Amino acid sequence: MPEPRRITSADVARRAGVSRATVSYVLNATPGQSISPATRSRVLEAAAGLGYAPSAAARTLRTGRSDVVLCLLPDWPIGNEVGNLLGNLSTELARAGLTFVAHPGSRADRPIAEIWKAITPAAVLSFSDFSDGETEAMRAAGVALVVALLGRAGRHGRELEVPQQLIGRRQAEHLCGAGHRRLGYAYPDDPRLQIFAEPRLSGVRAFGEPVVRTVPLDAGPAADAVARWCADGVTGICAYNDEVALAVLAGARRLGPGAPAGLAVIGVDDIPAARLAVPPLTTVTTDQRMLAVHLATTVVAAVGGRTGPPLPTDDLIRVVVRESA
Amino acid sequence: MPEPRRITSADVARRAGVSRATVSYVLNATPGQSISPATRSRVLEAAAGLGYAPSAAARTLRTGRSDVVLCLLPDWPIGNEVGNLLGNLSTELARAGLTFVAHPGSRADRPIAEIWKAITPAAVLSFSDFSDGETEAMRAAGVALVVALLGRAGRHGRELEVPQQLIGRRQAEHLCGAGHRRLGYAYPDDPRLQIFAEPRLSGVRAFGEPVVRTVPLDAGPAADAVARWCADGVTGICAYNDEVALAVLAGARRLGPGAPAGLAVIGVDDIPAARLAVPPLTTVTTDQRMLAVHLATTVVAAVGGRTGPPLPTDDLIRVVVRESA
DNA sequence: CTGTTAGCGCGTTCAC
DNA sequence: GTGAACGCGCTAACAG
Repeated sequence: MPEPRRITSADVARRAGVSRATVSYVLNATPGQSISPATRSRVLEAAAGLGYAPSAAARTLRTGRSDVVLCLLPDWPIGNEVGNLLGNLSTELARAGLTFVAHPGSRADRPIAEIWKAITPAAVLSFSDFSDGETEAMRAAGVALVVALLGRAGRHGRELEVPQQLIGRRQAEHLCGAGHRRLGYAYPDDPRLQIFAEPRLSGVRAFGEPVVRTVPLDAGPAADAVARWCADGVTGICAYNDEVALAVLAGARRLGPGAPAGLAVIGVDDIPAARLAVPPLTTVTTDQRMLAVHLATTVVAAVGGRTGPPLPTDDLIRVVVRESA
Repeated sequence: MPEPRRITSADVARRAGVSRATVSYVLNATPGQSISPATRSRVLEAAAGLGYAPSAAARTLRTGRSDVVLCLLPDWPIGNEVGNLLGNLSTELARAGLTFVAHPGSRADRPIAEIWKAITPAAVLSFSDFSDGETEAMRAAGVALVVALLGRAGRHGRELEVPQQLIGRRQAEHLCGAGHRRLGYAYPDDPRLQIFAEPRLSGVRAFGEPVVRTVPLDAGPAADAVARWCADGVTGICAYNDEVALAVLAGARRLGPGAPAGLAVIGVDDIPAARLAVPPLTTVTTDQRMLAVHLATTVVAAVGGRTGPPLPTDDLIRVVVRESA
């Protein structure tokens, strides 16, 4: 088989009877270059005719930056909602000509630098924080945007904080609105989730100090926790997420029909299992689509050297009312 | 700020007092080149001292292939298990010096060619099938391995079929072993899942033709389905996955304590909500770790121009027995 | 053996 | 609108 040579800009130039420089100018619509409409269309035609596609590698080598946006995934289990967010983000970035990819796997496996050096991304997103050294290294390497989706607000002045506090606030607001005075907070068992759990809990605190208890994803231990909450006079539980909420529900059930009659539970995420729970779970959801659009806008702006708009926090988070609260 | 110039192999060469070629030979341990231990260590030292890291872009440009393995995610919602698989895969590939990234988002957003052209991957994995044209284009572009994790077996002779049939088989086996004679199959509502559902269903068929019914993730419609199954004399249900199983359970519950007393239900995936369900859900899980190791081995082999070992199917799929079946 | 020279891969961009 | 150099690593051909 006759090794099917790549089509390069030189081929296009030859076919159009111009120089490679001209091809580049036309195809990139380089500002400050005047190319006659005639030449212009000859080039365009030649490129289309040959099925020319520029080499991403060569372009990256030259410009020092690819059109890939890299997202570093956290090492804790990602669920449906995150998957959803990534999908939307990908779609939005594609609209701007950027290719979105995600890298799963903990930093433990491989130093984070190895990852972005292999990609030469235009921007890097991460769920957890970067160290200052890492941020600096990436910036120096020409990465336009480096943001943590979580982490201390305003750390680098460019955080894209998903307002986790708002989630907790909405939960507590709903429960208090339903007349609950003493709240409990069902904290996740997995320590890796702390980065999400803390801000959510602090949101709940805006409505009074809740009784915090760690609830494993297991009916037995969850029952203990529920029993103690009841003894504390707690009547409403804000759970870290739907799974923890499901555990609380399972725990209450195990206690028998006695105590937990009036126990209200509210989760986060609205996973499919939530509506199928016993009783159907009231929960709080984030509009992943809206969030994705905002993230994409910010990334695109940053890659272009500009600053994005602030996150519109209204309407972003909604309560889905079902029977558990 | 004095633009922090990149460190190149030329810098290393200068510092070590050798040519760039020598640097390359030493750093890549190029076979068939004999470099004296003295020179060798001088180069290594210089490289380390300068913190030299080769430019991935330049290397990709030259060799026509990066060390990135691209995985095209399906457009249907990915859950925890897939996330898990990707994480494990990433870890395993890292061990071989390959960088794993996933691209979410449907092919509708952007032709698949745009994606891999932006990455120049060493290998491409996909959940759904590639068209012959796509496969051919990638091969021609130098992508070493192109596989579909699903799709018609043996299509390109290199499928990495996750044995979905085996999953259905295990489900039916468990139910039949418990004495159930007439089985039902709870088919997912989302048409995008068909690619997974069909092989699973065919696995169930090995134990007799089940009564197939589509079950939406909603208690109401699910109750209808359950009622009709009961009327058919069905006593055991194999569900497409845990979520659908949860819906079946919710449907049965809605029917009241009458009919579904002896209805057995078995899911797939063992999501966290499964053990918290009412009753706790019996389900079938795949050893994602083992699967990841196998996929990684195959990819590494293919990138090296070799062929990987066959998938060990024993022990890969296990039944997690709880109370629902 | 040891190591060097030189040119390629391909798009971008400055100076004429 | 063009020529030429550049970004950076790889490797065939070649000299000591």
